[in-house]
Amino acid sequence: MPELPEVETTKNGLEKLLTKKIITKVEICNPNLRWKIDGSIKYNINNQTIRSFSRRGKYILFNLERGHLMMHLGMSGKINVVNSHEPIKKHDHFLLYFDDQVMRFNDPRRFGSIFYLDNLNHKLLNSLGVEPLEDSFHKNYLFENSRNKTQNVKALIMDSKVVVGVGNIYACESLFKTGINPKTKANKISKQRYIALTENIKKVLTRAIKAGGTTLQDFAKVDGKPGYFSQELSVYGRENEHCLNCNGKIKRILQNQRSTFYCPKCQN
DNA sequence: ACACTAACCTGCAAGC
DNA sequence: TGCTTGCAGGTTAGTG
Repeated sequence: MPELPEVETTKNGLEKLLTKKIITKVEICNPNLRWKIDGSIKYNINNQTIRSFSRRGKYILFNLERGHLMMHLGMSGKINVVNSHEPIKKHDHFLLYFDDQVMRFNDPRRFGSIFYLDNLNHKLLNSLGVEPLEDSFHKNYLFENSRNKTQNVKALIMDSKVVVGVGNIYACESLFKTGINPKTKANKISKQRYIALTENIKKVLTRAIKAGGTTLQDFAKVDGKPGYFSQELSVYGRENEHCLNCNGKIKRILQNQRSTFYCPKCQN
């Protein structure tokens, strides 16, 4: 479900509601996520104040007085903050209690993950590439990092070791905006086109964050309301519909076991 | 070092 | 009304 804009939206919501709050109780309903939640997490975070929130790639970081709580939403994860008396829902796996509120981590497919970290030197974080909205994702970055790559360009921009946060939706959308065919080999694309692609990735992600993310089936912000970027999608999920640019047919193909949506006429 | 696959899960919609 | 199939926002470990 969540790509960078959805994670950013979630993080911003948590920031508003839970900064400076004290964790008074931790409840693990089902520890079996992508990786099993370590039971010692309770001991490590209970009674701690949340100093701040941050994001690295698609990981949300709860920065505590001592250490960090790190969460990934996987494909279907979402976080809700509600009053303590609200009944628990199906797939609520991890609950953090505060004064009068509860934060609930809900994830039907359980591809998400939750860790406690003493410090940020963790292999899952260390292997991440640059942040797409920071200056480190500069105009020549993709060109420089693609010269020896024979994989397709879509796989390149979705590779979190290269650049984080670009998932299936926004990869399709940025390639459409740039007029690049997703099947093109990464090392066959010119510097100029990569400069344009980089700009479009930044633009698409920024727009999506402003819209509160993309709600397809079940993404919701911390307050339970949907994001509105789905109204702005040009190709994703629009197989056989008309291209907004040339009126041709949008095609769906499979690349690396993921659906790719593109316009064969506009993207060459 | 790189490229590609399988695997981890549940839920939903479409087709028969 | 089922049953089966395919697909869904991610990412790692393993293989060649």
